[in-house]
Amino acid sequence: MFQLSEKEAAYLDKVGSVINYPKGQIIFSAGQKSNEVYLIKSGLVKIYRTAGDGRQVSVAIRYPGEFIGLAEVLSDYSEREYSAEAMDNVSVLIIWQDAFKKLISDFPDFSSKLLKLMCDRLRESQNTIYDFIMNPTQGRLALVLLTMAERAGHEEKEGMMKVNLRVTQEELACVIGSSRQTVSSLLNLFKEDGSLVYEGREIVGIDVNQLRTWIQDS
Amino acid sequence: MFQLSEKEAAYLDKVGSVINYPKGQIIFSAGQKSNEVYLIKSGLVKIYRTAGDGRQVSVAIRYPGEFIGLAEVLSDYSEREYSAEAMDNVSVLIIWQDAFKKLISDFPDFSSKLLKLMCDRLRESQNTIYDFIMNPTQGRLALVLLTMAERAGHEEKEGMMKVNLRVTQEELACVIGSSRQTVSSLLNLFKEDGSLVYEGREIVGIDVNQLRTWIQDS
DNA sequence: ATTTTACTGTCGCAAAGATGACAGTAATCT
DNA sequence: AGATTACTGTCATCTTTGCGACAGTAAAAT
Repeated sequence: MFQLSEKEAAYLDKVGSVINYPKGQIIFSAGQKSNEVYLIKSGLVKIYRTAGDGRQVSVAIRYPGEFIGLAEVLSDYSEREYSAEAMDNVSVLIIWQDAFKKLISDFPDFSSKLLKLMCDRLRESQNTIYDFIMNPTQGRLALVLLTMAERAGHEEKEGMMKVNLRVTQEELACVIGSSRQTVSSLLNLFKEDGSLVYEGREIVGIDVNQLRTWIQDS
Repeated sequence: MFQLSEKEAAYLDKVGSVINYPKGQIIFSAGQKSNEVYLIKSGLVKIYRTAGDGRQVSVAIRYPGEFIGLAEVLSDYSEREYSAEAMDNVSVLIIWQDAFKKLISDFPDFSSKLLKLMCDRLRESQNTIYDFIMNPTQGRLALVLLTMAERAGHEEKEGMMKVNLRVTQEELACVIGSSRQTVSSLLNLFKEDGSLVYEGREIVGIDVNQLRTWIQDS
């Protein structure tokens, strides 16, 4: 996927500043002016919007190494469309618009890499739509957990991912468009059949193959 | 939204060739090599994938003036991820990869316009996810019809869009992830309350404000 | 260490919507 | 025009899942 070159990374480190957000802190809110982008150093970030009835709806989760707040800056859209919140203790590099645009113009490759990145995200997003239509709740939940395993974990042995996920059932429900209670039962099913390994309230292990059996088709 | 400059349009007309697809014809299929992009001159194009169980799932509908097959070419993804089918009699301009890439390198503005386009599409796609989570079936159906009114119709009087949509209930069901029967009842509700005006099996009028009352929140 | 808070488990009811069946109707074909 | 095909309307039934309620438990705060 997206990979910064050494020079690009060095430039970003130079012009950006590190900020830490504790779990639950809001990084930016929908409606705010968009003058900066962020590069996630560590932690998970939820991209969401709060509906009129107060319900939160997540449209994506971003992982270490990924940019957030990019779309608005690239398309000169002055206001944030979605909010971003730290799901963990999160460390980001904040880069102001001007510095970021300078990066685009100074590093010719970077711009085309960004274009590819947006294509990838579009594809990813379309796949999410596809999954929403094709999979009932358990499939969607399994898919989200699989993505978390892939992007925030590391393989321990064949098919067994070691992760450290303290994510509430409520949060998962917002991502898959379901209810807290349903997520609760499903997670227990997954736990019973060995797809998930818990330690207290933290998911520490994910058996990729086992979990995949809950997904329809594809 | 996306607007070609006169020079760009002229270039595309020169290097591209017009092809007509009758209703129902497949323009490209998932899994095929992706060596070309298309610019829709007229008609609606469904972007979809056929699931293992034979069910079709649409992730987007593209309208006149929009490109299709773009993401794969821009990100050098060699295979089509989704299929494209003419929902109407469709006329497209086909542009081969090389000519398209030449356009990108020869017209400096074009590339940044494409980047913005992909950002817009990402946003649109994320909004679709949001709508899926927030709205029950009737809301999703209303949203799709509204988009069709906006992009494929023209305003007749205040809030009343004149359209010519011959789209089957089955097709709508694939777009909103519902069943043919449910769409049938909903369309009748919409018709009864004046949101839609039919002529035979063709939707010819859409009352935007009335239809919007079916949508949750936002 | 105790209290408080936040999160989880589970149950029962209600609502939404999927599915199968079949009749009815518009559109198309010959 | 008549026949065929493709699409639509509607109903009865069955699943899924949402929601309220409340008890239980882990984690955090004091």
